[in-house]
Amino acid sequence: MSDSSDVLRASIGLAVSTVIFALRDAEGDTSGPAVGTDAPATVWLPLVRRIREPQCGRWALPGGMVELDESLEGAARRNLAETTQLEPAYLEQLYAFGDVDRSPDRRLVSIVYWALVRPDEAERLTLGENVQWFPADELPELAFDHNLIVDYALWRLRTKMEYSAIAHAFLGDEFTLAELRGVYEAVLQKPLDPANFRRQMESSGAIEPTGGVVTGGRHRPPKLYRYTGDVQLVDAGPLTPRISA
Amino acid sequence: MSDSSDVLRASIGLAVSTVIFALRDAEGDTSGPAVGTDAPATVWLPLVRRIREPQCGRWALPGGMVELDESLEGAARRNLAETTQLEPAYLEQLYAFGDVDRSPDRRLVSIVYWALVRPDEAERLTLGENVQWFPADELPELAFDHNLIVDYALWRLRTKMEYSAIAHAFLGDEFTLAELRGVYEAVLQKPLDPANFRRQMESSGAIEPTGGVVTGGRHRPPKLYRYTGDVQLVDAGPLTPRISA
DNA sequence: ACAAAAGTGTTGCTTTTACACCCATGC
DNA sequence: GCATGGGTGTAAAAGCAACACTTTTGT
Repeated sequence: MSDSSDVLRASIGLAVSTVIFALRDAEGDTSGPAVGTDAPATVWLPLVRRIREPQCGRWALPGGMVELDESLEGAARRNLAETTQLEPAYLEQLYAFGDVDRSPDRRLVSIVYWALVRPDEAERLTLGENVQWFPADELPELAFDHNLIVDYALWRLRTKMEYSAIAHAFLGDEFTLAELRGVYEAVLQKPLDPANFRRQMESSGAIEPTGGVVTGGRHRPPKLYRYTGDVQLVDAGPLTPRISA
Repeated sequence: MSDSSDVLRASIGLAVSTVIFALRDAEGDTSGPAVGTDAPATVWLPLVRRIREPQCGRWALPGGMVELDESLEGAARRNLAETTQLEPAYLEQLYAFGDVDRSPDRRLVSIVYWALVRPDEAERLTLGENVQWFPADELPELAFDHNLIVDYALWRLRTKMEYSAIAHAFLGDEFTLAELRGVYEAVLQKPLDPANFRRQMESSGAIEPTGGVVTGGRHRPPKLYRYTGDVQLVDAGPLTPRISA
């Protein structure tokens, strides 16, 4: 037993972690339509408090070790489900972090994923003493190199938002253009011209009208749209990221 | 001994591999100015033949196991130097491949890097029965999932060439605009308008004239340029890739 | 009627693209 | 001179950004 433990310590541990993004209003409420209402939505992420050494007590990204019989993405999904009950609509590999001194205890390499969840999906997260939502750009000091990891994931989210069609991973199957624009504005942190935004989206071929409208607002009823799925070309390499809508 | 071997087999092996790109003319000659001459340059990469099971005899990417006391990038550089004598000007992480069945023997996760080398640097590769250059888009069937990996690396190279300043990693410190354009044409596999290319480069702020010219050609002597290094902003995230020119 | 957001039109500016043309050198 | 690539000019086309204006609902 001590022998096998020594050998294990002499090998490199392989873990996965995931940066999960969701949009919530400034107060942190995901209930109701989180985007498109008055309060401007912002990017939040859930963190878990470490309950053992090292770095016990600090907030950290959800994650865990990779089992022998599961893929890297499979490990990410399993750990996500176990620690946060979340099953994200979008999940993509971010980067492998493996500096020698990034974990004080044993040598650890973490394959980090990043995920987007819809507001209704985000509701599944059972909050508690050790699980909380945090605004993405005002985080406390996290465990290990997790601050750097979140910064990088945020950069990737904002960069990719500008040239690909990942925004719909924050929304339901049907959405108005105002809601879609709200996603872009929340992530990019700047207002967008509604008229120009509409034309860009319509001419991109990424969305199509469903035929339905939303009544009930004290204004003209907006049309509903859905994603066509013709836009994978833009951001997919030979690895074909899975946008399992 | 058999005990520790069993425990090791029960853990996940961590390896690094690297896709190395260089430009060579159609016949595969890197001597002389590989770009800017008559023959259109194309993308080549060096492969090594596996000399042990599994997949013995097949061509594969250079790589090896990660040692306990070295970083991932350090492991990539060490393996590169050991198996190919190459010290690339540009080296960046590509992706972590970790499917359960990607290696028939033991469970193996490979952190793959991609690298760019200059023609003169590429000369250092000592060719032999088990080390050869191959044109990037007509490869034989490689070991493991290495065909998929090369395809992805090629896609990243071509994508990144369009919005960042990595082209100079294929060139020396000083270069003419025709040579630089030759790099773009070789990688993107399409001719570019010399006049417009010049203006785009000059207005980008990425290059500046050295003052020197190249005499000897049977035409007007072209000016020499160098990279300014002001363009890291474009492609760097919080991870600050090292373009150690 | 009025407020509010949906949706359309128009204009000016910047960027891209295509291609004509002049410049400097070796032979 | 003439061939060859280096380098400049220019104009049409396309894309982008700003903003005025019309439409349709709830109250």
